[in-house]
Amino acid sequence: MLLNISHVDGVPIYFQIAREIKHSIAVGSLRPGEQLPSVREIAAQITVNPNTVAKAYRELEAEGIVETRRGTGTFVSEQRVAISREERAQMVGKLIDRALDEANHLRMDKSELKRLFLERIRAFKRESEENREAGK
Amino acid sequence: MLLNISHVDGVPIYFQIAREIKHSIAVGSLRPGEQLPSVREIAAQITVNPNTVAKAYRELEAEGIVETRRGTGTFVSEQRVAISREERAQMVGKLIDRALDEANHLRMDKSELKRLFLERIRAFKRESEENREAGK
Amino acid sequence: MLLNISHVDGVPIYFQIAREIKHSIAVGSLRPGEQLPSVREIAAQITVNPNTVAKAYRELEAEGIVETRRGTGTFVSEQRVAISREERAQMVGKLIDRALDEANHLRMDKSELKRLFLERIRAFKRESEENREAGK
Amino acid sequence: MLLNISHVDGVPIYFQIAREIKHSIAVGSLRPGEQLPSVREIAAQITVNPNTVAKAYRELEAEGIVETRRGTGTFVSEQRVAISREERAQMVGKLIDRALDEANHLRMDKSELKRLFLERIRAFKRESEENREAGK
DNA sequence: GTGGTCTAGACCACT
DNA sequence: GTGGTCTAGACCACA
Repeated sequence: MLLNISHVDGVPIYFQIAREIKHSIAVGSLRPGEQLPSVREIAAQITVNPNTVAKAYRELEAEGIVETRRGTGTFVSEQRVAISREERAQMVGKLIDRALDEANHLRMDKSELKRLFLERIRAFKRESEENREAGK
Repeated sequence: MLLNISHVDGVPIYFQIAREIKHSIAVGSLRPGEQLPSVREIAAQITVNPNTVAKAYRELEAEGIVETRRGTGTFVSEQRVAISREERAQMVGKLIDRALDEANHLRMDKSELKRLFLERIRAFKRESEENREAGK
Repeated sequence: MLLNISHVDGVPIYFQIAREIKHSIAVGSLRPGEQLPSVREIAAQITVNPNTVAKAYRELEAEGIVETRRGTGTFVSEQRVAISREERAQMVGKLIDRALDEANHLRMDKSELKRLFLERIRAFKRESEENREAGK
Repeated sequence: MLLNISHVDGVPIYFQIAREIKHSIAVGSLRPGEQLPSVREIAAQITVNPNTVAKAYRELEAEGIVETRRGTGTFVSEQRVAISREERAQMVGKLIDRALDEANHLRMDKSELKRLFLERIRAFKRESEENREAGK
């Protein structure tokens, strides 16, 4: 688990931690059932207060992404909440729209946008496969 | 100008206002040179503190998206700042990555994701064209 | 808003605060849309750290019972989440079972138990009506 | 003895164990004088640390509900501590109040609540009688 | 004025 | 060892 945290860009640190962990799960470097590093461990690694890390874990737990067992540790949840196809499309669609707005704002044309999209998907897949092969 | 604002979803109101205005510009319902509604007008319409609207305008001005002319009002900038192709790809790519993470998190498969992406592009174009035809 | 907090009984203070506020809402002394006292106000009243009160508010927000608006305050939610009749019966049933276990454990017979149950319902109603009459 | 334990709902495991055992006694599936399963047996059955089970037994012993005889095992106490009628009413009343708050919060009306209460009493009695007949 | 974030550090509960 | 609670206090963002 390598976390990429910026202390100066305005995005709350606890939020960045949560986002990085979600990404690790999405990409398969953290698997369902697997134990997360302890709060203190991460706090030491990225030199923030343990409370800040704990807050990130609390958020992830509230979203059902991890489960914490007092005295034992924090684990990636086995089950993911079921969600309807429509809701799913709506949530992802909102994020896509945000990218489209930005692309348009920056005068990126349609073909460049499509190329970028396919490239990012490929990068995502590559990352996932590396994790799978590494058995990690 | 219809602004879609939520008072309870945690996203700062000034930020939502700025985002909505950027979207209106991206989609062509606000054109370069056109005057924005006055701070008071918007404040009244969405019942927020005028300071909040003023802050949104300040942000937009700092980004070079609008220009304020003392005693006259606020206008959509004619020119857009040039940005290198790489910077552009990086900024939009980050937003795409966020959508990919969420899609994966929600177990959306690649084909559904692509379909959704193309659909959102089409919706974006449609909205732009309606605004163009309407001469608005 | 009078909060009844014990600093020594092992139940976390933030939890007691949340419980008391839920009770106030249940009983009508806090109405939908109404603003809660500020975090600092409650903190001063019961002499605890503002963070502790903030944590209680965060919990209530996560349960959808209140809504917080940055820079404005915290308000009782207007809408309550819809829940099926069965789920409702299950949740309340669990709490009733807990009372039955305790009653049995303390050798309280069925008639005394029923009397107590009706008495508590009456007390609850009385409290609600007082709040209604007081227009408070 | 079948224990129903959740590792993820925040309620301490030792507490859940103690609660389940109290319920078994209340309902008659564990009788005064009867021997409880050994700490190791339970620990193996629900896969928790034996220390956790031991803590539950310690709690039960402190409440006078079980007795530990060195080298022999743990047994359900023959006698139950006497408690005044008022204390009894207060303890059970508090639990009832909690159920009433929840019922109100979930918009359960008085008649549904009463029906549920009577149903739970009946279920409790049924369980007790089955244990009696089974001579268990 | 409101709530939010973060720190440093103490102490506790649970396994 | 794990995570949870709470404090005192600084500083920030928002309306």
